[in-house]
Amino acid sequence: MSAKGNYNTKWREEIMEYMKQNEDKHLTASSIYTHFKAEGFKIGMTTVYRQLDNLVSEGLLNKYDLGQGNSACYEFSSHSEECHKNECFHCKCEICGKLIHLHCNELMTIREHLLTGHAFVLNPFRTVLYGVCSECREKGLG
Amino acid sequence: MSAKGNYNTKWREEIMEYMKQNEDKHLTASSIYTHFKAEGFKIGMTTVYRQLDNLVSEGLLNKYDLGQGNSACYEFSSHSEECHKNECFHCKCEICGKLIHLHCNELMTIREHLLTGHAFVLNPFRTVLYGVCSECREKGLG
DNA sequence: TTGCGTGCAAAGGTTTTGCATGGCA
DNA sequence: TGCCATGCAAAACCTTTGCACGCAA
Repeated sequence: MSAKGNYNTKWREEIMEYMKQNEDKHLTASSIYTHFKAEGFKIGMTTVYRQLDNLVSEGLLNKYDLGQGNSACYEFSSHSEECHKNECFHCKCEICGKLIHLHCNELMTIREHLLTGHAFVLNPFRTVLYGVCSECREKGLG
Repeated sequence: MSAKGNYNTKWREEIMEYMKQNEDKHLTASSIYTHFKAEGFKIGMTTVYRQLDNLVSEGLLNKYDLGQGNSACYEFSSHSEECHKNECFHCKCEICGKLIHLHCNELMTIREHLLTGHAFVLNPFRTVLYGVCSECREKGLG
């Protein structure tokens, strides 16, 4: 039993529910907070961050760090749990924000190479490959 | 002629010189600021940020955004041309925060594979491979 | 002279922490 | 009951902005 996030509290449920309703969408802590406030709920920003962190730790949500000046994004994906176990990779399009889940053996060799060649244990759950997807490139946006 | 960064001012020269002395190293604005202060120079944080931004805009430095909680890193590289051709990767240790700069052919095949196999144009400036470095792993921290 | 460069202070935005209270098990 | 969860306020952190003065061209 881990010491955190094991209580089935109201906010754990509410936030998870809201994330599921927004499957595959990327929501910021702030937007989640605003949503509940707009619904008339009494919730603190702190709680949003702490619950999101818990859920990310448990592999129920994915977190994407978008760099300074931008809020981090959180996402529920039906792939989330799967990804947590299967060690898949994620590509995120910098233009349209689309998240691409890759279950590709060829990419899995990256992990092995980083380990054997560079003694680096990759964390595929946190690592996001940023770039431009084919659709945006065809539109000339990339 | 661009309107910014075209004056050959003291700090433009000093900062560029310092970056060249630290070729291929990843320095934060804060560490650069601290360096000059330690040398007894009178410089403002603002100036560091503004000059770094200028130099990045001109392509003389590379900037790496490592996400919230981490300062952005700036780097001078004589093979910045190489980097601009997307031929380098960055690994960041989640434990000690160390940034590792990789120029490894085997990793370059990832880029190729993402492009040909997934029609995804990787942006290595933004992409950071997270994990645990060998030193932290040996310490049992990972 | 013109207008960017500089430094200080203050603001901006995101995320974390301290602390007392509330709630789950 | 024991311990985590919550909410508020405040802090921490990185970065940007406003403003007056300084300096390059």
